[in-house]
Amino acid sequence: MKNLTLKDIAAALNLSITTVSKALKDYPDVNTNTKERVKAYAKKVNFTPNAHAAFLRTQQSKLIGVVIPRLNHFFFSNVLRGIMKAAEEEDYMVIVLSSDESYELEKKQINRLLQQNVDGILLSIADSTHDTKHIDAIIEQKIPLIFFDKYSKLSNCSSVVINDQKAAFNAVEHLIKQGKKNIAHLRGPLLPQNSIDRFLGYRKALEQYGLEYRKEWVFTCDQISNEEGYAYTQEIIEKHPEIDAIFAVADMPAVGAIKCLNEQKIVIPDQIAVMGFSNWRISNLVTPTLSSVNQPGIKMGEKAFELFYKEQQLIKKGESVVYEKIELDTKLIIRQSS
Amino acid sequence: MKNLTLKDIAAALNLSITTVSKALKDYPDVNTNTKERVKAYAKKVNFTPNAHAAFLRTQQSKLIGVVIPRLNHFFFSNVLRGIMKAAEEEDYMVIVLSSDESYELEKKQINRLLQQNVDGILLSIADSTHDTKHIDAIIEQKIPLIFFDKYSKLSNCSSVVINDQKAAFNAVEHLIKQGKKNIAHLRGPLLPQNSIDRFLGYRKALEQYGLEYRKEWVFTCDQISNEEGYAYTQEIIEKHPEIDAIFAVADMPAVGAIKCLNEQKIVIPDQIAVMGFSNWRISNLVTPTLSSVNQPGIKMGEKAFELFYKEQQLIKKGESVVYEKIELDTKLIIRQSS
DNA sequence: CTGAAAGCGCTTACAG
DNA sequence: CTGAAAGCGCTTACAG
Repeated sequence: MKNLTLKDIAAALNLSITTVSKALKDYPDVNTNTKERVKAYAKKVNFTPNAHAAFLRTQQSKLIGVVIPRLNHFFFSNVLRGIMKAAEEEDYMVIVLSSDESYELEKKQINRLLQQNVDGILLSIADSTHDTKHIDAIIEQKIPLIFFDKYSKLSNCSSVVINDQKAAFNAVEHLIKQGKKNIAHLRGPLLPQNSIDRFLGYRKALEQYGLEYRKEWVFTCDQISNEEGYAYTQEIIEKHPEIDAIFAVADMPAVGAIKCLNEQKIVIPDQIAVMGFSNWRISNLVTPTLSSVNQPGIKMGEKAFELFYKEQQLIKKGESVVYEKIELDTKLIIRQSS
Repeated sequence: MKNLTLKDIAAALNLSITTVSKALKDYPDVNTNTKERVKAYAKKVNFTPNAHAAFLRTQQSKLIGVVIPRLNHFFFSNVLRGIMKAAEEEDYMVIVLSSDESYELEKKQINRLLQQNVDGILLSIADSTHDTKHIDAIIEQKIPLIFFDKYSKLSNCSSVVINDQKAAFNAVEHLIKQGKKNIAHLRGPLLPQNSIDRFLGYRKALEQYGLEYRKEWVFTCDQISNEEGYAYTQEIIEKHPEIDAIFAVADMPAVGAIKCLNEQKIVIPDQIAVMGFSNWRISNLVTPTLSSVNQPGIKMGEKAFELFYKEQQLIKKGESVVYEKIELDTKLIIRQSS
């Protein structure tokens, strides 16, 4: 069964292609009867217009591209779900590409999307991305670009993010209010803005509550893995027995920390409290359950799509676009580990 | 900066559109010099052919569609990675859609993909899918369809799967060889084939080793959640103190079981051993670590794309397609819980 | 070796 | 209210 075309329908109903096309799109200048005949027939034969032919005229592909640093990542899966849900409502479909945290791959993927004529690109930049030429190329082509979660301060476009600094501040503040005074930080890599911001939130909380900041209590998890969390916690136990709480840049290192503490029979949270970040499913499954900061991934995805859609509408109408930066609220989830 | 077209290049180089097009595609009947001029210029101005216009002629969109039951799922994320990796090598891009385990949504998503003229569809069917009319519609349109992981026995097409029955058999056999005699099974929902097959593997292992099968030792986890695993384990402890091992249909219920056993101070694996299925990242993070069956998700994705690509090549050449069923090897991962 | 022309399937300005 | 025609940007059979 070949796909039907407007021509086939026109022939079957003894109408012109023009009229069939107009009828299907509810143009006001088509006889109501004709419209109904056409629509009924189209439905009967299950006609769907050829998207590519339509693109050639309308310049709209009804496709957006999403580039994320990692596919296999609870948070980004959630963002993707949000994007796909919002996209579906406007009859958009989503091409998903992963940069694997690589700058080169990110560049390549963006080029592929541009070549496919997607109507917009939603991007969370890779940790290793250090310049923005490839990003500026999108903006030059007047294709809406929306950042989510990890963004570049250098590019002029809309974004939907969380306030990492504030979220980290709140998390550390909670530890302090639990009576903790010597708080270590398992930080993320040095480059990404959100890892920097979480670190800054940590420092700010210490400062505001009159606690001393000590460089040697900060450990860099380049892979943000549980192995790193495990190893650094081992080091903490051996070399820094005064430490009574650990704030991790993400849940994975925090889970590693819990594992190490459990094995060493150190009581959580009484001796050492642990706080994660991102509220992965796993935080609720470890023993003791892990306190964390919830990032609204699904909502972030929905908002990102909505921003894209709004921009596109403005561009279509020829109106000027005002870039927005949406900051979503995070929420402290207190569990047994703190 | 508008996108350039063949026309622009032809004008700039004083050639015809035909020649430019041929030169870029390395047609043999174009002067080598001309070819080089064209290619150099195209590169300079960063020309990329319009994919939609090309489709209208070639009927190839260089797009495939993937429909998975759940996006936020470690195993399917891995499959997706495999698909995307293999697709990238053939310059394909992937439209990802989720059926959310809903039959209706699955139907809808497939229709959307068909409308977008994807070159092929890779599908893992929803638990609630009970008929295959929507699937047959794909096959009728002569678009390659490949099943992965969850398939329908009723449809005639290629698939890449694991042998759930055998994998479950091996897992239970291992428990038996550890000296366990009264093995409970936390099974999945009644409909999906892989949940049935894992149950059958469980029964077969009991049978083969002369252990009695007892209906009341089988518990159905409709959500395949850790909460169900937790609750059923509670029930096992209270009502079936003779049980000395639990084989779960997936890691989530197994993790719930571990949590319950930990809380009740039941020693794992000495008093009760636990075996999961799928080898999620989490199985390595709980205490004790969870034994499980590794499903080669990435490889499954790669194979699924390769099957699609092979079929497409055959169709293009007008040769007849022979459907294949690829069965990938699983691997028993023994950790502390067994 | 080069190029004019048809056609893929749509949309839409225009004529009647 | 209906329809002929142009054109979106390609590819390719055909002519020269």
